[in-house]
Amino acid sequence: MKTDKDDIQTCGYTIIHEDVVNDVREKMLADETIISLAEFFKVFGDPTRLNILYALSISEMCVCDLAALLSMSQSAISHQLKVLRQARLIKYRREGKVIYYSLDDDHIRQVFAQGLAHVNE
Amino acid sequence: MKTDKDDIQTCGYTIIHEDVVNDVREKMLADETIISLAEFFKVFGDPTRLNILYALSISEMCVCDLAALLSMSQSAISHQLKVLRQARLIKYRREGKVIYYSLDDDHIRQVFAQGLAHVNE
DNA sequence: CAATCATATGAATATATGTTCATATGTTAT
DNA sequence: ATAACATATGAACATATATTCATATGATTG
Repeated sequence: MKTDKDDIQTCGYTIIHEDVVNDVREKMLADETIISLAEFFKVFGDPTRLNILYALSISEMCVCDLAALLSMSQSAISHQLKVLRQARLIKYRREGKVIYYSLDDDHIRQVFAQGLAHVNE
Repeated sequence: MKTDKDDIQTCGYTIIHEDVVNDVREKMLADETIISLAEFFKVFGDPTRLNILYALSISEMCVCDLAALLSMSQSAISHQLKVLRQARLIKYRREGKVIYYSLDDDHIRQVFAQGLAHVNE
């Protein structure tokens, strides 16, 4: 016959430290928050996007320049710029046919720097 | 006939601002660095791993507790813990059959906090 | 308005990745 | 040793994602 302890098992395994789990459960972040956070970091999790962000942290640039700089197709760059735009990490201004992209705010530089600090340690 | 400017094109499109591109090119990070950085951020780019990291920032926990807390299989948690271990974001200690996981250092909390600040703004 | 240039985008493809399932490993207790 | 438990892991599968290709859009110039 099942005991009370068995009833709180969730994954087919008995919870070993029920008090800890209950305590932590109360403090966990909302699913929505976690998902937003994951999406935010995911944007930084690609070499092409990091290169673009780093380049734009030095100077604003147009799509064609970025493509040349990174030796990639205009289309590939454009697709990634869309991702960065949707994540509100970059902004742009139009000047005739040319569109100049730049970082949305200095906040991005800080995230970048913090990541670099970890990688270089 | 082609001009000199056409020769420096890389992606089939002419570089518009050669001076800017050359300047930025000198300052770009090494490929290796960018790849490490992308891998670092990629680890944060998954809701399950974020939940685990956040839970461990509150208290050390064993695999079974984490599985119960997140209503996920022991296997799924274990696989993700492996990713977090390889990224050196968590450490563990053994006590009999139970293995307790915890954050590797406070640095992780800072990255987490910075991401949260961006998401909540 | 026709041609050209800079950029954007949809579809297709190849690769990466998260979870499940089954099973293995390592530890403890009987 | 054997059983039971906590965790780890390899293979399979389903989904996500980065790039390419072809083409569309929007702006300028002749």
